[in-house]
Amino acid sequence: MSENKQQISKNRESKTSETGVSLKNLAAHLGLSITSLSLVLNDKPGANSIPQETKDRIFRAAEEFNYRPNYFARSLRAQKSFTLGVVVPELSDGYSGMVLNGVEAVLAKEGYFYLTTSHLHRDDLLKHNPQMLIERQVEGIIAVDTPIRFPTNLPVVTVSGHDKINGITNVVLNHQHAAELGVGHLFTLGHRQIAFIKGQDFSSDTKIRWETISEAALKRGLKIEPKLVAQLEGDIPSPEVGYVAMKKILAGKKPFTAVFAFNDVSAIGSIRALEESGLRVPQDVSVLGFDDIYAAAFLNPALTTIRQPLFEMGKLAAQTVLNQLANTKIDVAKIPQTLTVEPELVIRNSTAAVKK
Amino acid sequence: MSENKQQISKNRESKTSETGVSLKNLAAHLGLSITSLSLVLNDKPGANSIPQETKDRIFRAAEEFNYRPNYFARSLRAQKSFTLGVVVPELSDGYSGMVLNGVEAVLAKEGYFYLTTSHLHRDDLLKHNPQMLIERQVEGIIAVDTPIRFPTNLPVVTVSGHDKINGITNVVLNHQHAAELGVGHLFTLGHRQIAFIKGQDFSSDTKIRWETISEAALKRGLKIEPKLVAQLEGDIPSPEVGYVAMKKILAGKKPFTAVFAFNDVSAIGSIRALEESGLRVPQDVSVLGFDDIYAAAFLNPALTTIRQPLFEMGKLAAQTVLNQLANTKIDVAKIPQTLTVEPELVIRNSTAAVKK
DNA sequence: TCGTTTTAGTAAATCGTTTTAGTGACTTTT
DNA sequence: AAAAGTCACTAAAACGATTTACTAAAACGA
Repeated sequence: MSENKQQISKNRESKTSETGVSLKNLAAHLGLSITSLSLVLNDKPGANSIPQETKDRIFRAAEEFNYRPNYFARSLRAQKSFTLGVVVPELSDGYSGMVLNGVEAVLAKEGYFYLTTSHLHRDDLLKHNPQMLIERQVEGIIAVDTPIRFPTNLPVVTVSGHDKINGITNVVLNHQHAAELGVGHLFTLGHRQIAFIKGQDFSSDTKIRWETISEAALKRGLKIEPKLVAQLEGDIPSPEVGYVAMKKILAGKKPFTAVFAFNDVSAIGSIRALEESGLRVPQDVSVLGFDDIYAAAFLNPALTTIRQPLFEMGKLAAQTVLNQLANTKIDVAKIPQTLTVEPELVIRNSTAAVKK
Repeated sequence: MSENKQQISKNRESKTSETGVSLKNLAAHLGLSITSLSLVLNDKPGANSIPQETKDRIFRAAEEFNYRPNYFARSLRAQKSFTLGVVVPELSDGYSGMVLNGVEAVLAKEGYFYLTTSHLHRDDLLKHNPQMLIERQVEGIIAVDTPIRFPTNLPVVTVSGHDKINGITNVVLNHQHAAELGVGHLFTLGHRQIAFIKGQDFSSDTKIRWETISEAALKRGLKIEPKLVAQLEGDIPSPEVGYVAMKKILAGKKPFTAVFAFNDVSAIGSIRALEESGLRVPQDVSVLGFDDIYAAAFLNPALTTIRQPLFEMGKLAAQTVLNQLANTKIDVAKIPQTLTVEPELVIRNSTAAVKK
């Protein structure tokens, strides 16, 4: 057991111990005015006439007393919070987490932080949460897999959002390409009876994913059998929803040799349902996922999937918001509506050539 | 393609459009003083003498102009940020996400938000990130699976932290119980040669988990074979690290019939390594995980595991911080050092009775 | 030597609240 | 009729920075 005992002060009454020294204190100590300190510490033009010696005194004192400008005072004055808001469905499924990693990587460099809220697909929170963020004076909003249900003039960038709204940039996957990769892969392996699992209606990629897949199938002369299509239902981020969907398809008794799932999580559930009914993956049925979550490579069988570069998408979203903040007076008409990133087909062991 | 077009204002120069109306504006409009409005809107004792009629006028105007107190001004005055800081290793593995869901559930009710930072197990960020949070005036800190490397007088609560520091509360699993459940389960199934995968050194549960498991094994007369123990290495939250560890154990050529993995993610990697060398799970080797992540139920085979109530742990951590904030002048000596939550054994298909 | 420029600063306003300490005008008590 | 309340409010300080508009002295140029 670690006996890493550290001592901190006996009680917590002393608020000031945390807030530290103010510019006023420091100025009094140096016998200078607050103004001079501010000018020097922020390296403003007004400090030009102040001799280096005095500047050094100021810097030394700031260092010695570990002066940090008060965040609220500074933000109040500057009307700037150095904070973005991020709206996500919820955090535990790994999808949003990957995007947030990218967001944070970019923001940290610029001294920005972010507040997160989860809407859990609830209509009230979808409106309320962003409003709370705006009251908190966030300078911009990143919405991950989340529809925009709130008005604002702040910069807004979505990740996997598909609402066409003036002034809002959507960072999206090249879905045409993704569908081509996925359907093409299965087609090349000889599959002609393919089952599809559609996403939940609330998921912002559901529609476009389905449209592009339909097109890619049509192009190859595949027709989509309604009995081989099921939709995910329920908002828990668990493979269970995929399991239920696959059970439904199996109940249709229509033969098929491959499944293109909405995402990896539902692919995992599908595999379970298939194996329960005696079908082996990939010998009897090939399964293709989407996203490439960490576990995908280590499932049994390892999952073939379409990778979305979620980390990059998070970075791109954050960069886009920061760019807009840096440019004063942006013409909304010139904000790009869409930024596209490319998917990648990752072939593993859950797909195989169709049996003769 | 959704044609959900909405119109927002043509350009973004108008800062005020977002910040809204101030108390000053409102007071001028009503012909009253700022003081009166503040008193009435905050329902302070000073408003007792103000007639209901005037109060109603104020409320109506506030409603009409959608008045919201400026967050910075209020916080500057009150020296209160209504914000906590949360420090995590990183966000994409689902573990921290689950905890954050719990944290948010509690904070949202109280009008609190939280800022997140990831330290990526880097020593510099382990110090720097919490300091940044403190400069941002967070009122308390929740550290998830993260060692405390910074001094502060703020309330600090860890989730799965084991440093014994005065004034810091650790929300932890009952590890004795967890070890008993895990080792007991394998023992009951007849396993006597058990392999173990230890966590990475940076993971705060590694030590205690190992100690309690060793005890539980000893208690049953099992001796732990060094060749059957491997430690996770590398800080990516991927099953790959478990795969590598299991390869190492297999290379030792020492026979065993069960594996107790550090967590579900490494259990997944282990299963892959076992099956690659021709061992079937659970017929030849039983595999026991830890955490019960979402995917655990849907692996093939479905993973037997020890569930940690991460969502509850997040809630408990947040509640504990808020409690400390509500009580002024807390005696540090009276802050509980540990809050314990109970694990649960979830039996699925990756464990089975040992072959005769 | 007078006028201008440079040097070395500072006072005060401002951001938008909250809070303390009042101020007059009425009303009630004795 | 004077003293003591109550009623309906308000002025001003404070939180801690930034920024604009100054001042007073020294140095410089003609």
